[in-house]
Amino acid sequence: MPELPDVEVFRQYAEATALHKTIRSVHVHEPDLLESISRQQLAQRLNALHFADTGRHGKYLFLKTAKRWTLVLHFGMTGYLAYTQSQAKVPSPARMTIDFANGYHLAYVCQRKLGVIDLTDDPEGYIREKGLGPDPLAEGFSPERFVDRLKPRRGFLKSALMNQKILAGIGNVYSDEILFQTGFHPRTAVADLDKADVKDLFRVMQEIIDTSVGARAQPDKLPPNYLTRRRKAGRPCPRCGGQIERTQVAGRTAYYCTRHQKKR
DNA sequence: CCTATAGCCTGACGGC
DNA sequence: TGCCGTCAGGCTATAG
Repeated sequence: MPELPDVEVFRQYAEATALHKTIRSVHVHEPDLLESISRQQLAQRLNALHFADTGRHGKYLFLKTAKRWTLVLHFGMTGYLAYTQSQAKVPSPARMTIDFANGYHLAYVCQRKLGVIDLTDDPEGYIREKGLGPDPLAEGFSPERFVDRLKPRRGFLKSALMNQKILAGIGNVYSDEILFQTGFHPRTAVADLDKADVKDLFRVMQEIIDTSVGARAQPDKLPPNYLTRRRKAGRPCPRCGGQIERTQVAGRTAYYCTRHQKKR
């Protein structure tokens, strides 16, 4: 599920619920999700601290304590956060629960166990080690930089948009939305784009991300002419009346309009 | 550099 | 109703 807009909503949620509350205990229920730390060490290092700030890069969420450590969360395909008052309301597939001194709990839920839990003392370094590209919402990201990052690419546009090393945060659904709104076929070759095309992609991408975050990443709250709400083969295109079809691109299912989305 | 494939996990869905 | 295959908004490793 979670792509950049979803994780940004999670970040805002954590910001509004889990900051400045003393951590009383940390329980990892599924140690397989821990990337480079034991559950004991994680619990020990976070114990008695509080989260003081949040951050996000692409699909990674950072919960920063006021001291040395930052909790790193990735949500895989099915992850989310739940801040609850009672233990009974913690969703059952929770893979980690953080108990605060105020009696509340922050649960990290990850049904399919495709996410990651880690601790770092250097979030910037963590991002660098992963080889993540720039975040589309970051200050320094510009149309020119996007052009530079796409220039050496030989493959399909959809694959490039989803490649976290080129650009961090776009997944299957939002890559389809960007292509839909810019009118490019998902198998458009990156090499066939000119600068104006990439700048157009940049502008539309920013707008889609802003709109989606504004809609709290809920598909039914997106504008009616978004593909995301009509992501099914055989449906009419909400923009041109053409037809939505599905295809495979680099192993992923892509939905697109056969009438207004064209290759270059 | 690229693509396709398989694998990691679990639950929902449709067809029989 | 129950079983079974397929599919799902992520990512990695491998082979070609």
